[in-house]
Parts: sequence; C-alpha cells; structure tokens
Amino acid sequence: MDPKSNPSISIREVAAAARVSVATISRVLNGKGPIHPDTRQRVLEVVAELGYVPHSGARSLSTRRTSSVGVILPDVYGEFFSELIRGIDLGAKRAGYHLLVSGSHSDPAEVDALIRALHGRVDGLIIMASTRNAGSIRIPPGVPAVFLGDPPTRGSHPSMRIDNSGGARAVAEHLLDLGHRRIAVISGPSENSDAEARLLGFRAALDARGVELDPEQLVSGDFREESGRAAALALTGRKERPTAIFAANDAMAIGCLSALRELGLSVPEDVALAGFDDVPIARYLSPPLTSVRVAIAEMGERAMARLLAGLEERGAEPLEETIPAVLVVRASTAGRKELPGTE
Amino acid sequence: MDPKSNPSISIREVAAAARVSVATISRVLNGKGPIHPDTRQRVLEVVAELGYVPHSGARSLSTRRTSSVGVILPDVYGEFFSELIRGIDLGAKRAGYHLLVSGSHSDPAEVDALIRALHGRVDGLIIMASTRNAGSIRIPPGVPAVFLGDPPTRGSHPSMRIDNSGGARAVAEHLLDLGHRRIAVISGPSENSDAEARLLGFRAALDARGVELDPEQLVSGDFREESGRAAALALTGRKERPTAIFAANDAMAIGCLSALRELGLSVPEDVALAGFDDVPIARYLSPPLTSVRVAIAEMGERAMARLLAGLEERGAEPLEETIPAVLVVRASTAGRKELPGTE
DNA sequence: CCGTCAACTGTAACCGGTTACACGTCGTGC
DNA sequence: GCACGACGTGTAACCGGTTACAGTTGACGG
Repeated sequence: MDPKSNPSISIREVAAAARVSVATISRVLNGKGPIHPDTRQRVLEVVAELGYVPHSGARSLSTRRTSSVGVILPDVYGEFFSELIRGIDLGAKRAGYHLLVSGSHSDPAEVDALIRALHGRVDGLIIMASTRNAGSIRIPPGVPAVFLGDPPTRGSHPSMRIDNSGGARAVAEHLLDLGHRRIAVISGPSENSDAEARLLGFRAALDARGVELDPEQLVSGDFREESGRAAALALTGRKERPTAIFAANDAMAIGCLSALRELGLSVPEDVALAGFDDVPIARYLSPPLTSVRVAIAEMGERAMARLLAGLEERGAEPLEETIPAVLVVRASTAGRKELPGTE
Repeated sequence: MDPKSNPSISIREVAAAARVSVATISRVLNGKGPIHPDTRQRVLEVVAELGYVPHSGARSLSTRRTSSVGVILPDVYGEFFSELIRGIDLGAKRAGYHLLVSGSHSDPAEVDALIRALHGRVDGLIIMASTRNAGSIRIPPGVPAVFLGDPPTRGSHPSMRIDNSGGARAVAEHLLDLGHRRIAVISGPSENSDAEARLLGFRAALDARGVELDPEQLVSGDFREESGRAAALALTGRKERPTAIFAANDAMAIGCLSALRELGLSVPEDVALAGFDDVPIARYLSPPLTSVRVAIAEMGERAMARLLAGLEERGAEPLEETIPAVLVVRASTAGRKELPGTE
C-alpha cells in the first residue's frame, strides 16, 4: 500500500479538530497557562480520540532540552558494562532522563563519530573511551560531558577513574603474602588504558618486594572469557607452571578458571586465581573468585550525578575523581601458609 | 559565570562567517548538490575553525528520520538483557542506527510512558514488555514496532517469542529420562509471561508422563540470583528433598547452585540442576549448567532486522516468529542411570 | 550575437512543537 | 458608568536544520 499510509498526526491537526489554536493544545498538554475547564475537556477528548502523541523531537528543538543523555562505552554488553549501565540508568531514571547508549568498539574515530551523531539529541554525554590515544576526541563547545577514565585533554572535563593501580597492587601484595612467587599475569588489550594501569601497578608492587615478573609468565588477553581460556592453556603448558594467576579482569578469570578445571587443576590448591572488577557473578563461581571491587554501578551513578550537576550550573570547574578499588578475598586464593617458592 | 556561556553554534552563524547561504553549508556538509571547490574549501575551513557540529535533532525534524530506534526492556542489565542488547546493537550498527534503550521495570504504565517519550526521537521501537496485562500498551499510529513476546493486540505488530513451553518440556523430559521423580521448580515472577509459559510447559510435560508437580516443591522467585539462593534454602529445608531442580532462568540457577554448594550438597550427585536461557557464563560454572539455549543475541538481531524491514515497506503483514529453545545438557544434570524414585 | 543549458548559489517555506505578546471579555471597585 | 486586572485564547516568531524553486553567471552552439 501507500508507504506513508499512517503519517503521524501533528499538533495543528489536533488544534483544527478541537477548534482551538495550537497554543491551547500545547498548554493543555503541558499544564501551563490558564485553561477553561470546558476547553481542556474538549482538547483531551480530541487528543484521546485521535491518539495524538506529541513529537518529542520537535519539542526538544524549541525547548532546547532533550531530557536524555548519551552514553558512549567501548561495548554495550558483558558483565562489566552491563553493571555500569545499570548505575547510569539508575541515576538517569531518578532525574527523569533517558539514555542513548552506543558502543564504540574502543575506536577513537568511532567515538568521535558518535559524539557528532549525538549532538543535538542529548543534553550531555558520559564517555568511556578506554583507549590511550583518545586525544583525537573532540567535544562540541557547550556540550557538558563526563569522562570515565582519561579525558582527551587534562582538566577540560570532569572525569572519574578507577584506582586500577591501587587495586592491582593490593592483589599483588595479597598473593605475595600468601607465599606465591611464581605469579603469572593475564593482561588486557595493550591499547586499553585500564589494562595498562593494572599491569603497571601489579608489576610495581612485585618489584617493590623484590619479585620480578617473568616475561614468560605474562600473557595478553582481550578482556573476554575466551582469551582467559587460551591464556590458561598457554600458561599451564610451560615448563614452570605458575602457582598463582592474576587476570586483569573477571571475564578472563572466569575463562581461565573453567580451563583450569578442565585441565584437572584445582583452584586454589594447584593454582590460585584472582580477577579484577568484582562483577556480580564472581561470588557465585566455584570457588568464589577473589577480585577487586570497584563499585561499577556506583561509578555509573556518580558519573550521571556529576553530569546532571554540570547541566545545572556550568560554572563548576571540572573535578577529577578516583573511585577506590578494594581487594575482596574469596576462596579462589584461599590461604596456604607456605608455598615452595621459586627462589 | 554566564550559565549559557558557550551556546552551541548554528548553521546560520557558520553561513555568515563563510559568507555563503545556509543552503550551501548544508550542501557541503551532506555532499549533496554541486559545489564549487573553492566554496567547499572555504566552508570546511570555517566549519573546522568554529568547531561547528550540526544539530542532529533539528536535522531529523526536517528529514523526518532519526537514524535511531528505541529499545524498551524490562531491565537494561544482567546477563540476559545484556546479551539481547548485544544482538540488537549488532543489527543496529550494521544498518547505521543508534539505540535508545530504557528499562521499564516490567511496569506496563512505564512502558507506555516510554513509548510516548520516545515518539519523534526514534524511527521505530523494539519492545519487550514481559508482562501479562500488556494490553494497556499503545503504539502511536504510524510508528513501526516489533515486540519480543506478546504484542498488546494479537496481529497488530510483528513479534518474536521464545519457545518457552518447548524448552521447559525438553528439560522435564530430560530429567525424567534420568530417573528423577521428585523434581522441584523455582518459577519466575507470576506476572511475567515467559515465566508463566515455562512453568506451564514444564508441568504439562510431567503430567504427560504421569508425574505430578508437588505444590510443596514449587517455589517462586523473581528471576534474580538472590531468589535462587532463597529457593535452594527453602527446598532443602523440607522433609522430602528433591533430587532435581529446574530453575526458570539461569540467574536463579546460579544463585541456587551457589547455595547448594554452601550447604554441602554436590551437583549433580546430590541434586541435579537445570536452568533456562543459556547465558554466556552458564558453561563456565562448575559444574557447567544444563540449560535451554535460546540464541538471545540472535533474537535481538532478528528483531532489529524485522524492524528495519518494516521501516522500508510498511505493507508487510505482521509476522509472528517463534525462536526455538533447545536443551543443552551439561554436567549439572550428568547422567545417573537409576535413582530411587518416589514411587 | 543570442538562446540554451549547466553549474553554482541564495531565498524562503517547512518539519512540529513552544511561548512572548496581543487581544478580547468579564467581574469588580469606586 | 468606567477603568482595570484577571482570565482565556489566538497569532506568529522561533528552535536549527533541509530542500524546492528561483535566480545568476558563463560556456557554447548556431
């Protein structure tokens, strides 16, 4: 049939049908100016009859506010981002905002394209680029934005960063305290800034205690389960099997755990395992996974709160906030007093 | 300072600065009509200098297309929805669309409010209401929409539904084949239509084999981990402990599994356990969880594909598609030939 | 030398709302 | 009887783009 068979109805048609002006329709629907009860009644009837729903795109063009915020993340799925979105959604809903989420695949160019595509559709942006060369990212002037991780230019926008380094250090010290010396690391993607910080922090903590991270014991993954599996296979296939493994995020730890079990190695008896992020299911694994809790959802909520604050008064200088990362010890690194160390 | 210190710049100001008309700016930026190279050059320079980014809200008002689709789900987080969003995002990205996702908390009124709020901001909708009295939901005329689950009025819109009943039946038969007779069920929220269908399908399959579902062995949960834990405690505390448990989704199965372990019961030796959805981590649990695979991401992708098809030609009659649900047997229900049945 | 046409650019209407301002019409106080 | 303010409503400009249509210019064929 006719392709545009049912064109959405506009306010002028409703006005005509109710024999009033568009202003009146608008006033009734928004509860603004004084309206005669009879008029209101008639307008509401016509609106209901015609099934009229205001075009909120047009509405936000004239009101200059969209009641929605754009969220740009490396990906839109998986335990971590899912939890992050939950927090952001919580804050957004509370303030009456909608979410426009998009995944950038960690590509700065794509982030830039998304920012442009979102301009004019959102009142503000929450951006997690997670990539080191994020310098190319440009925010249109006058658009409030909050960054998760590093902003493109320091101090230009408020930002919240996870204490990756501190969290990784805590894991390292915990493993060292348990007596582990032959410790392996499954790192994240090399261009990812969080992954980088975790690796650096971990290595530094080992160094501080006089333990060197053997390059042989460093495998790089991509933050996904499957790469954790692969890493486990690689690590156990070597001459010197590690007594402990630190995976730079929980997803990889989960994959690693499953592979270890299939290999007949028990955790933590044969090898201890720790992750990072403390995603919700970490505690439900068996053994429950030692991880680093970063209050992901809360971070999202805080980011949204800060963005909303920025929407009100533009004056505030861009703060930089660090979200603490605290070690949560569970059975996957259950204590063993002494281990036959390498040295 | 001045609250609106940096008002976003408009196309007319760019036109003035480049000493051309707004039409020319528009044409250069959209690569439409013929433009003199010198003019194009000058315009691009001015655009870059001013950091001008077109207001895509205004753009879509005149072009009558937003390049984005609205997604309304019961929630925006958790393994299931996360996976669903992944599929939808995949399809959207491929077609150059953005996503506007919102959580409705399974409240039909909220779904309705969201639909209204999204009208004019999106070209189409993907809606999962998951609630039985979804009849109150109204789609504005002329707005393409695809439903996951039941549409408000049968045949009004295309829809895709999971074969909940078939999947549940497969689980029941599998458990019966293993010799289980005292089987418990952790059902989902009673107002949830998927949960209802799963329970009905399961019960029917038991009936067909002459096994009755003992009301004592039926505990209702809310689809979340925590309720799975609680259910496990309730079920094991009773006189007749079940030999097998069917949780209406994986999240509850995960909670249940963790509680069973803490109680010192081993799966599947002491009690077999099966879930539904086959979320990505199901295979990484220990023991890996028997579940029902529903190709969640694929369902999202298909829904998006169908929506896009509907955007092109409005003629097509609304199809109703059923997504198969296939049993995936893993170690959590590993075989035992004979069990001491109840009868 | 003129008409024709292609190339390029500008003007203004339009998308669908909101709202400042203007314009009746009454009720009321003096 | 009149001025005045409150109330109810309409007109039209505006938000920031797109684009149909209408020039203007210069090249080129006849």
